[in-house]
Amino acid sequence: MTSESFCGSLVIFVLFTSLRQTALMARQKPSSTTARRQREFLNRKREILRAARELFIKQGYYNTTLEEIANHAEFGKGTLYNYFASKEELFHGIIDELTAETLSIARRSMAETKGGAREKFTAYGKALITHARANPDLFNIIMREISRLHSGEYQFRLKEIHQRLKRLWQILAQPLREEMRRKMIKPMDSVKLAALFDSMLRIYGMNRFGPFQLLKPDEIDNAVNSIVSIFFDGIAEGKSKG
Amino acid sequence: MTSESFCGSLVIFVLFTSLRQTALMARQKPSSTTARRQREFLNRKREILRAARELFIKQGYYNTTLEEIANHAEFGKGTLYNYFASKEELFHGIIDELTAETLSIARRSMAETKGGAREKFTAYGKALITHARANPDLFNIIMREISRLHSGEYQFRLKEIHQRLKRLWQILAQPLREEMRRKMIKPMDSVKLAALFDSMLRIYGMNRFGPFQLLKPDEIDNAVNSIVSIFFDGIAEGKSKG
Amino acid sequence: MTSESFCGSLVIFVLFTSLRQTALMARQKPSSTTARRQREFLNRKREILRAARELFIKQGYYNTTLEEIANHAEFGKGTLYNYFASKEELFHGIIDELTAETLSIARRSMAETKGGAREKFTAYGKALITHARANPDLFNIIMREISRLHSGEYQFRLKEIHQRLKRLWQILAQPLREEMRRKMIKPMDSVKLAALFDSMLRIYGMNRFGPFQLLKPDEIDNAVNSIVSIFFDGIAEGKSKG
Amino acid sequence: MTSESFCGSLVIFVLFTSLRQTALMARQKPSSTTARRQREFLNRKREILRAARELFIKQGYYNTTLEEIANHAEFGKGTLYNYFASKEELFHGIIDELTAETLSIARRSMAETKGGAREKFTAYGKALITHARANPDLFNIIMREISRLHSGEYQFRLKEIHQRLKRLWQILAQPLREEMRRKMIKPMDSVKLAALFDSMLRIYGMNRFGPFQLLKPDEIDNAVNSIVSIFFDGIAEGKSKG
DNA sequence: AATGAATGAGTATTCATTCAT
DNA sequence: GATGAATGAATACTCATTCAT
Repeated sequence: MTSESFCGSLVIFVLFTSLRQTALMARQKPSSTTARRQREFLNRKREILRAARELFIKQGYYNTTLEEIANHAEFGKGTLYNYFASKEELFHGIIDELTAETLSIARRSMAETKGGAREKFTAYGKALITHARANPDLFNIIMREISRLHSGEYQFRLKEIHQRLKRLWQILAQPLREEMRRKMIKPMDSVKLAALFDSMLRIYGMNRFGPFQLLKPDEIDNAVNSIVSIFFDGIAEGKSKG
Repeated sequence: MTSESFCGSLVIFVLFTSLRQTALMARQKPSSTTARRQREFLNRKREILRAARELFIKQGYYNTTLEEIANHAEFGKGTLYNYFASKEELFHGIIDELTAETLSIARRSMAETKGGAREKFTAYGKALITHARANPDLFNIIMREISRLHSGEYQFRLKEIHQRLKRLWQILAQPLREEMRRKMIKPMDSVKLAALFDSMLRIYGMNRFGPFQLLKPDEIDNAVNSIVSIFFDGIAEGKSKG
Repeated sequence: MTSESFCGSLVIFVLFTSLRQTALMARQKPSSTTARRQREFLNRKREILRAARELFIKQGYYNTTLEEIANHAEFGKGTLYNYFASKEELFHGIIDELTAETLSIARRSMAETKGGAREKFTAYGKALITHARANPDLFNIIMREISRLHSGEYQFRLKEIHQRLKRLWQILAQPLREEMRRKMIKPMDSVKLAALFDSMLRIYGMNRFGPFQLLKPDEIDNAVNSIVSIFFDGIAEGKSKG
Repeated sequence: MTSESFCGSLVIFVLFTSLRQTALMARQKPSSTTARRQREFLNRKREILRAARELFIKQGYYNTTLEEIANHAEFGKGTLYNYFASKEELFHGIIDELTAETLSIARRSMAETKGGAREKFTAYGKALITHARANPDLFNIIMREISRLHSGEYQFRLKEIHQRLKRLWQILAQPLREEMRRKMIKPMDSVKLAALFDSMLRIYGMNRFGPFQLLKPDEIDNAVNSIVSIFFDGIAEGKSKG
């Protein structure tokens, strides 16, 4: 896996963010009340995002109408357009949120966990799955809809998301790199390894949290432990690695 | 990973099949020309599936109209309805095809490859990725749209797909079980392990084959080798396991 | 009611017939087997009419597809077009049948009933309602669909039907005219009177035989007696009526 | 006609109403401008009903497209759906209107006409026919389409219409009952008699006002006089009627 | 003559977006 | 800023009719 070939782009998978600078917000004229206004603006925007997120997750992008979102957010339909230029933009707003949350989880797990890569990855895994558990179908919705980005006019967004992904993976990669230096981990492309681990978790979370079942906390522990164990040690019984 | 908790349901991921008994075809009365008719019926059905598949893959389910499919298949719009009761059914027809192909790949890889689980899994991985390479965005489309099945009225289909998945994983699980008996692999739930390996491949294939790049054959080899190596041996350098 | 104004056109109501000369049938080339062929042709045509009639009556013109009719008649869809040029023509064929039946009932009732107009009309009424009872929704369907004839391209048919109606009413009018001559009935336009009586019966039959209930034979008797009584004697308490 | 059997259900014929509570309108939140909004809402609804009515009458339900209605009402196609949930509902809205009009005519005729049943019925007849004259094909359309109500899902509407019919007939029946008490009319079921008279008028109006001719006012008078005369006195030459 | 697969014109309905209030 | 009525482009699906076999 030193080869260039490995998963140069687990592109679509993990996303993170930074709040999109809403051109709309920029319209605000500076004044004495600017601060309050801006706060209110952001609050309402957040309210709309929450409503949309809940519905998109439950029903999917195409099966959710702006009217439903407006009702659920307790705003008028037209009001939404003061905060998002289109349904598409609203969706991207959600992606932004979700990816921001993921990024924050990764940062915290790496920073606050004592021990080596194994421990840090375990912490990250538990936090991620727990987060997914509180947002059932979260991964599903991202997977489901994100591919639409591929289509022509949204290429530019894909690139953007790709950048964010790399930021996440780089955060996860650091402990790996550290241990490679110390010869505790085989020398491989650390970012690609991070991406693979992340994907293993996600695919697990995605399937586990369908409309079916919720994991109990100790099940999460077991599952994450299993994944970490395979990732670091493999499934083979054995002394001699090669 | 002896725990019951692990990926009891990488449900949605790998799908396979058995040809759906088309009620439509069943209408044919037996006669001397039945055989030819049936052949033609199936040919046309395949032609429609091919057209739909290409468009769904390129544009997604919701962004592809029946009219486009009809044109692309060089049939009239109404003709489609002689073969599929609805757009939804047409989509399921594609899923059927795809899953049938996957199942066949798995069977062949397990049966025809000399050596142990490591060799068989390597063969399966290369065949699967190569197949995905010939059907760009193949995994994407499945991932993207399959979630829609979760919604109410298609629950029954989910169950069906789940069954098929288990069939696939059981095929992959056999060599693992064999080597567990021989103490070459740690004792774990073999089916769940098979599911995890399959998912690692798929998520890799899915991200790799966006509209972006095609892997060259040797890149496929390297990538699959990496995944197999991690799956069996882990990333950790080393002698001493647990 | 000597006035010209009265119901010069209960046009649409009662219809009768003469078998439409099917241009299609005329195609038959004379030959030694002509007779048999013609018989078979008519048999099949009748079979189709029966099937269509049952379905039109049950579901209405627009809610019945040619495919349903073909299935019900146990013919292929295309075959229907060998007997009727279009769905519209098929419908007219049914109207033809129905009106022929009505005409025949009228003729028989007038000819075979002993006594005066009152008795003859009573007999006609009972026969008509009984016939409707055996063809539930019969009047409904005619009423429901016949109005479509008004629309432009079918004007010519309306005229035709109008002619047939007049023939029916003239048959019913004869006994009335006879009794007018004998001063037993007030001098009025006998044809218009016949039309009014006919309509009273029909509107009764139409409403009575919805999907709801079937009259028992003695109820038919009572109902027809009531209508005849009002028609001849009115509802007012008089001094000396028959 | 004392018999229970008579026209217990001239069900479908005369319809009247009470304004359907439009769920759509109910959405309006109360506010200072509510009143104006409601007025405008009703005006636009009325406008749509007028347009639909004219087209349904001219072309029938199935031959009129929503697009035609929208154009004729000078609204966008989608706007119609803010007022009626479906084409079907739009049709029912028309029925509601028509039946409301009829009920109002009956009430006024009974209340405002001096004299006995004969005079009141004459007034009702003239008003009804005159109304029909201003709405050519009015009866036709009702007759033509109403039968569709029989089909399954609209049973509940039939019942509703049946109730309204009874209300109309009861209004007409009162003068008859009064005169029965005074021995001026034979003792019969007054509601059923009312229904029969109503039907005689309607069937007359229905046929008279096809796309063919319009009655001049004095022809209406003659026609109604004839019907009233037959209904009360019969056609038979009697000795001494009022 | 009988068939039924192919056809595509025709239509009800949805819904993102606009804009007057 | 907030609203929701108006809009019409877009689309799945139907079905009478044709025509090759």
